[in-house]
Amino acid sequence: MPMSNKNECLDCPIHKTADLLSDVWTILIIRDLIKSNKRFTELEKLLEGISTRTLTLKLKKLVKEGLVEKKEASYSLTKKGKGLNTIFEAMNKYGKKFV
Amino acid sequence: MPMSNKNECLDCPIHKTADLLSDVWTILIIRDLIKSNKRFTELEKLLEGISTRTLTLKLKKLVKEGLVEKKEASYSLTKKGKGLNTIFEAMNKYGKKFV
DNA sequence: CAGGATCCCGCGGGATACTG
DNA sequence: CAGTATCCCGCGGGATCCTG
Repeated sequence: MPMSNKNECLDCPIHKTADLLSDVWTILIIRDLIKSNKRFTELEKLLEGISTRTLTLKLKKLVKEGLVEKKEASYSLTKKGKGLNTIFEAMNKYGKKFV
Repeated sequence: MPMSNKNECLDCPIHKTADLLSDVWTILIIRDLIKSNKRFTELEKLLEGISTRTLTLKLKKLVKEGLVEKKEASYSLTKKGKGLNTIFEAMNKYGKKFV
């Protein structure tokens, strides 16, 4: 079944994923949470230069989207968040090879 | 050899890749160029809502970074650009499965 | 420690009009 | 067609101070 480019764009999996990873801070937060759960201040130290305001906002957005969950002041990836693993592995390999 | 989080962050392949894919328009442009070379107006039609200014800027940035090349008014991915394929495949699978 | 509340600024990006 | 040139606005995000 042929699908028009228009429909493909409106309901595109890549588009939807891109919306989740729409900025660099978000990507770096997930990168750090992939390794292990972390607290607010730990993330703040790892992400040099991030403001408390931005970290708060990004974490809230991630929780709202269901990628991250918060348990007793500790942030961790949900299943949906862990599913991003393959993307991050691909990014890691790409960065080493091409950039 | 252990590596500190700081160094890991400063020279992180994921970080460098994230900088290349830093916004949604850029991701969508690459997504469309993966399928085939395209001209300015073709991209403009596919990327509904993009302004000529933004498309121009994004394409120039992509050319400067070496991900895209321009030949006789036709844009295509370079080897470095095609290397992103694995990332986009992962994003595609993720989007279908989780979003 | 883990944020919340304000203030403020730059720039990403749309709209529009023009050109080779 | 394939852009360039302005104008203009919103908001992403830093800095700073405050709170439970």
